Amino acid sequence: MRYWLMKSEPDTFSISDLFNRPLQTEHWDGVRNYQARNMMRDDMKQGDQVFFYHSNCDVPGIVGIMEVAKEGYADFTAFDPDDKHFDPKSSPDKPTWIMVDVRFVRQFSRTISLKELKQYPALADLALVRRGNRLSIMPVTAEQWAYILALE
DNA sequence: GCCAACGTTGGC
DNA sequence: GCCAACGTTGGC
Repeated sequence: MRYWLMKSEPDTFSISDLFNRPLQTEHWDGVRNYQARNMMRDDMKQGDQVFFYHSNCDVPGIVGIMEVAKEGYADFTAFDPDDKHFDPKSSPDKPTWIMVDVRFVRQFSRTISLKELKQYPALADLALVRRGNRLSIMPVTAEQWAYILALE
């Protein structure tokens, strides 16, 4: 099993929104970055554990855990001309963009902030804390995962 | 709201 | 295939 971190702006979709979805499950649509797409398409497997990260907000940080509920399939929002993430180059026959379904696992008792995560030498290699990182989906090693869990 | 970092686009 | 221009991300 692998570990991941996925970012979302809480104004758009927060961990509470995920909690309140039917079956506490939602598709992770709108990713329009090839590196992130490839990870969802090739590497994310059912049952993989994922940190839910709130970005672009008062206290950016990890707020809880979800799991992969359904492996990569076509991101249908790319087919909808009225959707913010519409991409005319993507078609149902040959979808450019891929998404997975995620299911709520639990919310942390506190936000483990980016500021805090940056303080620990053990997490220096975490893509999230590396300079200029803008990937919205990134792998987390088993060691990093355990270390972060212990911070809660 | 600013701006650094970085990905993408398109002219050549 | 290079690279300047442009758009987006996301912390601050």
